[in-house]
Amino acid sequence: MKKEKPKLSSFLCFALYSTHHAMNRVYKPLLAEFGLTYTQFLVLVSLWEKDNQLVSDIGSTLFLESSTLSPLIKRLETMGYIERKRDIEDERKVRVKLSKSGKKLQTSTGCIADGISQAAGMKPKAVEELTKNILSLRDNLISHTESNSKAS
Amino acid sequence: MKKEKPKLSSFLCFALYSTHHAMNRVYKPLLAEFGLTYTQFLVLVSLWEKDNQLVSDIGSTLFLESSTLSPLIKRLETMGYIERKRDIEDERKVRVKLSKSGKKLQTSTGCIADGISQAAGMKPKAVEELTKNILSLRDNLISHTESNSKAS
DNA sequence: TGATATTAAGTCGTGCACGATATAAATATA
DNA sequence: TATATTTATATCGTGCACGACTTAATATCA
Repeated sequence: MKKEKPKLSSFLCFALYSTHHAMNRVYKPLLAEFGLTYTQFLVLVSLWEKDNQLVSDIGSTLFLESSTLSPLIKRLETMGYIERKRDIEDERKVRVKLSKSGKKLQTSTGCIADGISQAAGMKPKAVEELTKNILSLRDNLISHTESNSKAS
Repeated sequence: MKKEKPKLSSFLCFALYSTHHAMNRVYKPLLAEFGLTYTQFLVLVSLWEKDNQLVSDIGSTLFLESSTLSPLIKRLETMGYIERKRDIEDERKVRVKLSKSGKKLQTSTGCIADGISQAAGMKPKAVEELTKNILSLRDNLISHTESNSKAS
């Protein structure tokens, strides 16, 4: 008798999907001034946190494959924000370092975060709480896919 | 004295970004059995909720442009899940209708939602709460971009 | 009526992110 | 020393999402 009818708007996955897009649409014009995409920006953020990382380090921070990062990092190099250099000890490794202009970019993009949190229209406490909950969901999903791929 | 150093993991936007990807990685193999991408699946979900919609209706539900939907819907038509037909009264409009196999797909994909909620590893109540919070963030972001584009 | 504007969908070209696969170097093994 | 395996990165092909433009139907109004 009871008809199962989960509304699209009640899908957690769709909430994530559409909100991710909405966030991107806020970021896009702000980052466009620096010629950056959102993912490129993330790579820079991770380098601002810790410079001179391997491609694989950045990948594990951002959950991205080298197939995604390699061309992306190359674009950042072309733009002059970073430099790539083979590791001397192990030449398979490529170290990614911020250039001068890449370091300067941190201050010039500093205002972006303010713009975002303004657009989010949430209290800092609520942002913190929501972030925490989303991250815990992510960790669940990841541990699930990992345990599944091992099982197969 | 105080050094501003917002960690990447504390970025709400990065939480969204990476969790969206994690979610996609769970969905992908499940939907691959039916030859569907996640976005194609969303179009079908919206049609299961309400059949015989215009392309623009689907777009406003999913927050997607017709330039994104047109080729996507055409693929769904090629796969035989939906049918496209010009509106009789206004021939500019295209109505999208589920085919028989498209309707059947609703039951066969029914188990996917279970797989997802299992992967999410959260109590229904917590899922509901989190979804609500994410959606309210999305609405804030959207109203912000809209008011901005009006202003310019 | 005819000129113009608006609306709906589609086309085209661009760039991103991804998985699968390849390359190339380092390391292990025989 | 020759071969195989592992590891780090890069390449390739696909689909998504977008903006700019086109086509076609309808609406408005001088």
